[in-house]
Amino acid sequence: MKEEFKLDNQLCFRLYTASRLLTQAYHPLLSVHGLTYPQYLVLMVLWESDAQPVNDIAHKLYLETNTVTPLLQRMEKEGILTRHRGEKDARQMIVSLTKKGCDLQKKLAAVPFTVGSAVLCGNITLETAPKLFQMLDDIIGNLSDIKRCTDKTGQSCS
Amino acid sequence: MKEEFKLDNQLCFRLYTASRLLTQAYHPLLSVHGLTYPQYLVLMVLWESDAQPVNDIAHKLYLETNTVTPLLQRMEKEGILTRHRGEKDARQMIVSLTKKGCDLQKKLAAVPFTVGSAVLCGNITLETAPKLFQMLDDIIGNLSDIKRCTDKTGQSCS
DNA sequence: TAAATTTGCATCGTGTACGATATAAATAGC
DNA sequence: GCTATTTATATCGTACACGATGCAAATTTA
Repeated sequence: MKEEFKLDNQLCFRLYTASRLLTQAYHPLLSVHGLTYPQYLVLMVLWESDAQPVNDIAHKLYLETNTVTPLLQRMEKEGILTRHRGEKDARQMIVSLTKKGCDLQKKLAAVPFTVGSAVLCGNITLETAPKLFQMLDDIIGNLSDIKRCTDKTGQSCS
Repeated sequence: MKEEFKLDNQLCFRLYTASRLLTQAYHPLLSVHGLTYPQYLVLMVLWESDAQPVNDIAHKLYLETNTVTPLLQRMEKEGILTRHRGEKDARQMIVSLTKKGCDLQKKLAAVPFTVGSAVLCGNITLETAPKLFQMLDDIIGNLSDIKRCTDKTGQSCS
């Protein structure tokens, strides 16, 4: 098998594994507060800007609404956020943080530090990390472009 | 928030997103053969070396057996592989490819090429990709070390 | 403005992931 | 040789992911 044909194994499996292991590293830090990693992502989106429709949250996380909706419903049941119909557009469901959801920001302040220090190693340093981020951003940008394109037409757009 | 504290957002969310989007890129190529991406990973392990116990497959994929077992059961039901008790060790479940499982290797020969060419873009080239692989390997190695350590003791080992 | 289309969200079904737990076979210690 | 522990796998419960589909509100179009 030619080298370039192994690119997918080289890349996709590594991304898949690294993602799972890093999410597992978050688990003990988040579960004590009754949170999962995707729920933590939702909180970061809402801490950045409260009271957003489901669609905006989903887009920022590159997720579909059929993934985000049940996730938000669970968080609503936990009293972390509320969901109300939009006033301008009755189709929209506006998601807002409760006091409990806001307070979690302080309680989770140590999480990024803890996980960050666990990641730093070997070739991953504060100096080299930006290069890694840029390459991952390229992959994400490229694949989300391809996806958006095929979603519309059902065909390739190249 | 200090820069290094944002390392987790910078990294984990990117890995999570890139992994999901790349897996989605495999979907149309695999689903026509009734496969999922994790099932494709199992096939690659068995194509490399047939007739392995569940544990070996799980270790090579950095997965737990409680994830791999149902996955293998579904693949057995599809006639892709068989599962038999080990002769030396009756606890082991030896997983072997059927003819259908072997034949899939040829049918899926174009998959790595197709996905690989979809990934190549911007900063991701045949030249820069090895650097990315090395950084991901560092992350995986580091996190799996941490995990193995905490699994044993229930405490940090640093 | 009435009909057709689009948009925002939700429900459903299937397949992972994974922590917790169960069970039987193998091994260790005495 | 017999109990205690470890090991290999499996089961269970919960929470994503996501394709497929449904539905009502908004928008476009005729």
